[in-house]
Amino acid sequence: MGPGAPGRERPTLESVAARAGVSRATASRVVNGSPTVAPHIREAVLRAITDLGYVPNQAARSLVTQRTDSFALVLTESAGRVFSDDPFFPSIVQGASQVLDAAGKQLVLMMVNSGASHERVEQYTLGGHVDGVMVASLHGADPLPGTLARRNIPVVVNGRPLGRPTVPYVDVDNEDGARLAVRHLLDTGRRRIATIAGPQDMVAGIDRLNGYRAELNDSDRRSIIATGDFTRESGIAAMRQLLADDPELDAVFAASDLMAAGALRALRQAGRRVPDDVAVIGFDDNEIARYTEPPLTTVRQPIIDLGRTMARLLLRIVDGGGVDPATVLPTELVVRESA
Amino acid sequence: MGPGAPGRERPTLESVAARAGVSRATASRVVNGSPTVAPHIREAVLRAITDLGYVPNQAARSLVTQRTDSFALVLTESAGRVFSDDPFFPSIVQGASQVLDAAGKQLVLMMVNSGASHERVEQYTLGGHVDGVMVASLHGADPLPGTLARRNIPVVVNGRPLGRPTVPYVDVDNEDGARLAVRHLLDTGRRRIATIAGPQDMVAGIDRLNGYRAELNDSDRRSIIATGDFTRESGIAAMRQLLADDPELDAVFAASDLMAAGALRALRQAGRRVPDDVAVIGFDDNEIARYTEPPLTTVRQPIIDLGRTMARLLLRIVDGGGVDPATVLPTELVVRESA
DNA sequence: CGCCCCCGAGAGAGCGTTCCCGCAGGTGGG
DNA sequence: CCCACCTGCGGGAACGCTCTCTCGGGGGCG
Repeated sequence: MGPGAPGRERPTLESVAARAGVSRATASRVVNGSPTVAPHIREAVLRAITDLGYVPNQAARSLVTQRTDSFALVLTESAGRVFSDDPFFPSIVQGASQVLDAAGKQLVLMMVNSGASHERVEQYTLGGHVDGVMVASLHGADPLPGTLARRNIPVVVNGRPLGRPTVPYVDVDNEDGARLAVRHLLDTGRRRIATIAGPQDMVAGIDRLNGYRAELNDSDRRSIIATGDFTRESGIAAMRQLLADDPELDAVFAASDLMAAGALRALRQAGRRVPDDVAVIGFDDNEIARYTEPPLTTVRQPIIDLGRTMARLLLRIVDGGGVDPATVLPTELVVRESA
Repeated sequence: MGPGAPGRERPTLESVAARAGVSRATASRVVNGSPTVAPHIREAVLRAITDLGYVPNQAARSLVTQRTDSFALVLTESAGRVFSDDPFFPSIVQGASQVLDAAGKQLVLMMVNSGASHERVEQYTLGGHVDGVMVASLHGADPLPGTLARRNIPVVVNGRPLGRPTVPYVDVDNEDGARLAVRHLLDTGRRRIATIAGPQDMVAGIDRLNGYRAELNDSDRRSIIATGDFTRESGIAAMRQLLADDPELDAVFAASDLMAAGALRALRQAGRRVPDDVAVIGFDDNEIARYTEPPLTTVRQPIIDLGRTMARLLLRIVDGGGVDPATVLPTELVVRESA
């Protein structure tokens, strides 16, 4: 759209004012709903606006107001993974979108893939494109939140950071979720309960393993641990290893539904029946949990709610309100057929 | 961030220029990489920039340049559905993101849920927030593309519109995909081939049914049709009806993987073995197609590529280049175990 | 040795909006 | 009946940047 672009010029507030026979200031008042405008003048301006098809220039507006009424949701994971099997990011998007929509704000979704895009996201968010930023990261070591906070840009992150928290965060109660799962297994008479843990450089992986350990400790049972990376394939491998380590195990708690699905497959291949021989519990309550054979008992984390909460916090910060440095949302056991 | 916000002021180009001992114009030249700046001056300015932590104010910049270097991807579907079982939207996002990333442009994702948000999207895109818009819609009757085109805002849509196309569109070859599926069934000796069609108010639904009919016609076979709405549940219902209509059928082509998954379930409940008694082919090549029992033979549509293509077209339009009014991407049969 | 050209840098005019003032006219109270 | 106050509108500056125009100076060529 260079200067030589075809078609008529975009109408400006000036032209609206001229057509309505008022000053630019008054036209602006009408656009922004100021009450101190006489009804007949308001009418005239509104008519001029529809006649010309006027739409305010956001750049000019935010140049002076210092606001954009839009908020970024930064997803720090390659786009490929962001929207793959795992509905984690999509659900956060959905939740944040709901809240911002209701508040008349715009959600701007950004993905960080490469190093280059990392820099561009920084430029974008620091460049005044948005009034605040939500950072949804799977790994805790992202420098972005700190950078933004240092520039006084409102920031909220998901997941307890690995180090000392520098910005408000929202997380689900991973540890309690794991405890719920293990307790259910114990309550239903399981004796040798193994776990397929998540990556131990991610808080979610760490906390879920801690919950598993804690609950087993409370009932004096031994832990049997293999580690995966949250994917289905890693679940298959981990399950095989667990079976090799302890052929007598009668239950397994996987730190993700995908790994649980992998475990189901490995168990079937090994000739074990689920839940008769081995009970399986997953974590996440993915879509996939309902379609496995048998359907997965799993720990549901309220991810949509997590997105909603992040957005709400952000709005409150922007409004100058104080917010808790940490918000933890409860998890819940969904009992299906696998345990 | 009102005027009373805490923390230091944002550095401006003016302050950078002052610190480097040059004029604002020269500082601007350095920021924008103009070649006509003496090396030692460039050095001084760059040093001032890092010292002050200067980041250009995008609003001010785009106010004068009339560009924002960002592009909107509008998803016209409720956020709930946008990121549900179906990876359609996620894949488009992924593809578009790749291309725009590479071009140094920013992707702005917007979702249209309610009528109110529809209006906000219009305001946003017309308000000069973006240089161009991709509209990804499942239904053909969206007024947004037309509105944008009328305002000379570059637009690309996905899917052939139901009416007369007014803006360039990108689609996958739904009809040919359906033909591929039916041909495969014929080639493997199936005689009575039914279909679970998609909604007939969506182009994808229409085209896939057309392909099915055309291919059957070519070999003088009768068509057996039930209709669903692309969901799993509707697939179950449609399959039951098909079995009632023609108990002798030996194959079914479903216009979506989810409906095919539903068909699998209905067939199992009816005591038919897949693929021994009845062959099943889906459409989409969803994630889910690999996890069904048995894994689905299906028609893969290159959705990521579709997203890429939309973005590429948009960039070309913005650059003033001409583009084809229609681009159709090929589909491909993925043979697994269900047929 | 002189002229012209070109390269590098500065001055200044906008871009479209908001918002602070200032002013006019009308209203109520003293 | 006059003055103070309030309500409603207009003028103008400012937001931070880009870009054109202009100008000065140095080097090359005649």
